[in-house]
Amino acid sequence: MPELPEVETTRRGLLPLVCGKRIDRVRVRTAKLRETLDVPALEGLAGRTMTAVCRRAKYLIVESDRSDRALLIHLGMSGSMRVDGADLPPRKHDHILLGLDDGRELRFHDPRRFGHFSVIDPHLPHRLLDHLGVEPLSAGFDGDLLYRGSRGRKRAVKAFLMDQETVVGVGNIYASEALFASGIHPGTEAGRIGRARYRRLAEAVKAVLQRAIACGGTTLRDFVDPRGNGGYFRQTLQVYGKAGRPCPRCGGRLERRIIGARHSVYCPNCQK
DNA sequence: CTCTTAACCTGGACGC
DNA sequence: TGCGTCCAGGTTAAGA
Repeated sequence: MPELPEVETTRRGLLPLVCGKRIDRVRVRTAKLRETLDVPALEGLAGRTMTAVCRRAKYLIVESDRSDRALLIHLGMSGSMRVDGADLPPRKHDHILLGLDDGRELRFHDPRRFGHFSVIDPHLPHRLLDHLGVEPLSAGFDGDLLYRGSRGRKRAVKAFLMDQETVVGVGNIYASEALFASGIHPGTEAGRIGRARYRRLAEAVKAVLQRAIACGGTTLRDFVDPRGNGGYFRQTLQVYGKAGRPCPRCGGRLERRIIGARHSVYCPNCQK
């Protein structure tokens, strides 16, 4: 599920539910995520009050009243965060429960267990964060950044867009949508695309991410916000998941191909 | 270095 | 109803 708009939706949902709340109890029901959890470190969060919820790329960072201890969370493919009443029994795949001082629980739910959940010092460099590129909704992101970052690159532009090294937050759904909106074929060699087209692509990335955030993200299966609601951007998708159906612009047949190890849907007529 | 591929997991959809 | 197969929003380690 979770690309930037879903992570941002989660961040905004968590903000009023956890800020100022103290963590009273920590319960780890499943320690085996993609990376095994450091249970003692997580239990050490008991007594901390959460002070802020930030986002970097597709990561959430929950800061606490001890400035050297924050939660670093990634939702992987199927993760979500919810705040439920502690009396409500946890569901299958609710792997981590943080009991709050208001009688509720912050729950990390992740059927496929590709997510990440750890305690970090947010002031220190971190191996999961230090290679990340520019935030797409920041002033530092534009077509020139994509143009410069892609010189000499032979890989497909879609793989380049999704690799998190130049720009972050764009995954398979929004890469497909932004490339369609800017008329660029996802398989085009990244280094052979000119400035003008990268400017269009950067504008399309910003627009699609902003519209998706406004809709609360895209729910395909697992994603819900911290109150348990799905996002409704799915209804707005132009090409993702629509192979074989007519192109919304020219009416031709949308094609599907594996590009950069991921399925890509595009219009062979509108995207060159 | 750059790029591609396999692997990590579960569950839902589909075909027989 | 059941079973096998394929597929999925991400990331990274290993190999070419």
